[in-house]
Amino acid sequence: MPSYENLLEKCRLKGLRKTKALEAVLKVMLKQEKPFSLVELEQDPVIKKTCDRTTIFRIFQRLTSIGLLRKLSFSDEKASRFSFNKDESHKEYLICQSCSDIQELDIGCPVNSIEKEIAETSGFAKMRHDLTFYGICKNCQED
Amino acid sequence: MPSYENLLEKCRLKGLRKTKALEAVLKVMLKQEKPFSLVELEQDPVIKKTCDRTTIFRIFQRLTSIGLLRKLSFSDEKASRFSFNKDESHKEYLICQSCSDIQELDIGCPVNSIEKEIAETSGFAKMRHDLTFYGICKNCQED
DNA sequence: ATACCTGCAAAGTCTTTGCCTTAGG
DNA sequence: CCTAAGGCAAAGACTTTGCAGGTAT
Repeated sequence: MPSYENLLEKCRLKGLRKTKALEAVLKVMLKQEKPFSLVELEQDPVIKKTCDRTTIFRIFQRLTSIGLLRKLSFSDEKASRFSFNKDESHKEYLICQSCSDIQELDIGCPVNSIEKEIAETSGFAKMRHDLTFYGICKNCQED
Repeated sequence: MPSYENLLEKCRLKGLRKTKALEAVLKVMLKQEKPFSLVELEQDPVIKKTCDRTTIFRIFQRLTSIGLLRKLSFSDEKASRFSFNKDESHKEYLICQSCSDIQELDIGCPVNSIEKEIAETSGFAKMRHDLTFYGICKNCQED
């Protein structure tokens, strides 16, 4: 996990100004254990009194465009989620379709070699992929 | 690709009534080469004069709940797409991020064995997964 | 006849923009 | 000072629901 100072430094290098809102958003993002939605951040008390929804939205835009965040969308969730773009490689997630809990998987991505093949066959460039697993977690199976 | 009669028969077996709207939606869905959105179907002239958006929406709901359609969501597209749920296994897609063209991939899914491992490790049941590839297609690379 | 289906209108959710004000460098 | 950033209000896109009237079985 990156440090607050590290994140702020990266923002500064990309020309972002150091504002109350940016500081608050960075701090609260760091507390999140899972990919977070705009509304989730907005509900945090620190954010609540520091900035409004539009500001968070635009900070997400900026952080995504400078490569600090990655935008994610999961099946059957309307709202987008964001997560830190720690290394350039993508992440896999495992989601419970009953309680909506999300965990990041720590598997070496098994799809990279297939991706290379598809790129060659199709002529596509700048390939990337999303791989997400869904199921019912242990807790929810008991109900 | 299923036949119109076959689809209609499946609907009847599940208790759906044979209505003008259902017939039109089935026919127009069969013409689609890619996963389709509600708005795409709505724009088809046959649909346009037969039923309105709400009706299409509810037919999609019914067809999805009886397992005839599958709901898909792709990163950076707001609207959901649907495709025929031909066999029970999922499909992989390759999407151009420039022109938004979608093609279905005909690869044996490479993730099934990993899925089994994840199920065992996590205790998750009813596992499934989505795998989608993104890139820039040949045509769009020339621009 | 009765349950299902349709159409219209309207509300809900999430996202995005315009515009004026504020404040960072 | 100059320009990026913030706040508020409102619009946009997509989805979803309520209800009254129509239709398949």
